[in-house]
Amino acid sequence: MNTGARLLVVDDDEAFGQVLGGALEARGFQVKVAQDIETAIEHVSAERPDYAVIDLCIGEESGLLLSERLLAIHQDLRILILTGYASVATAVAAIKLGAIHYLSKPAGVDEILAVLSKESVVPELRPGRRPVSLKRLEWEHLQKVLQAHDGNISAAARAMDMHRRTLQRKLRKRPVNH
Amino acid sequence: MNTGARLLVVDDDEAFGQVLGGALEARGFQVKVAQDIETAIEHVSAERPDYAVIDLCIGEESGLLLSERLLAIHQDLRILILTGYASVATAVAAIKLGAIHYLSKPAGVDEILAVLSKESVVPELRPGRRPVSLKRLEWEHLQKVLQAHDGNISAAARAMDMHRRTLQRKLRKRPVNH
DNA sequence: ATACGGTGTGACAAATTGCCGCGCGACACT
DNA sequence: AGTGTCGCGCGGCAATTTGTCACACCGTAT
Repeated sequence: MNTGARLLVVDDDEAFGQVLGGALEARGFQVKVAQDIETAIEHVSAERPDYAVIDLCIGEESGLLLSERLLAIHQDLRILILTGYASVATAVAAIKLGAIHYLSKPAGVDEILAVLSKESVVPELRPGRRPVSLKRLEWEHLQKVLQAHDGNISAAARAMDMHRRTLQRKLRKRPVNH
Repeated sequence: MNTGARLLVVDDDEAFGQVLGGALEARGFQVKVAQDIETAIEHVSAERPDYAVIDLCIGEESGLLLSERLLAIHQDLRILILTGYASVATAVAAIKLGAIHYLSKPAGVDEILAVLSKESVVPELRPGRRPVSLKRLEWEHLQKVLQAHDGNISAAARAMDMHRRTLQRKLRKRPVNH
């Protein structure tokens, strides 16, 4: 099916990137793995691949920014955001930006493939209605405010009346998935 | 001033809907509040309002389904999804569907207005707003969950995935008003 | 060049938490 | 009465998380 669809994987974690790239290659994609923004942009400019799986575990902001820049270069690039630091706020931002989907780690290769192969999926989702854990709430709020301040950590920290240092530390932690 | 942009609020919780509706009305919107899907659809068909603020969990049905139907009726309806049970998955689905934004409760009227005004059409409606301090957010959530569990501290603590002891200690503290 | 603001880091004391246990009182069941 | 379960409040202590201060690096605007 995907005989030679070209795909770019962007991941700062070498090991993970290679594994993911290899897995996708095994499924018939022509894969290129980039570990930094410059390489990614160059590759998209020169090769204009069909897909891009972007995974910047650290720095949601740079991931979104990268997506934006890539889309500016190549309108039809189908971007899938993959992150270990998922939040509603960044998910919304990513999709509005034009990404075709947003997955939170850990996501298997199968899941990624499912998304890539489908054109546009809007599954029937029933909103779960369990009270959010406190930590989750905090994480989401952090992300929301951060987004509202264009990713400016200092500004967000001031707005929430907390120390920049503390915000930085909180952002480095992974969101709990309950 | 926005001279009567028309807005539909859909929420099955009467109290919340009224409060939100009232607040938005006070900001110059022409508001209609619907508590069920049929009413919402009828209103959109007949009035073709400019905006819709939809609670994701309306009774049994998913707000996503409703959004889809409303958009089918009125292409240009600007939908804002608002939910107390936010999840990345539903957020992604909502935006892909065509909603202009997705907010998780607790979201103040200010936040909603900020989103609406960003979506142009409604010119600058607010000068000052402040992004809730983290501590306050925490306090309010604590109280809400506690209420939901009839003041049962142990149960609330379990629900929020935190230790009872910690909850007790947090509750002993004053309702920080900054 | 210099100043300024944002960001990343290290270090360390102060505060908060996670987690243990104990005793009390309220109910429900046998 | 005896026994179990559950929720509540408190003490204590180690582990973690803050609040702060300090310093360095980078762009950008002056």
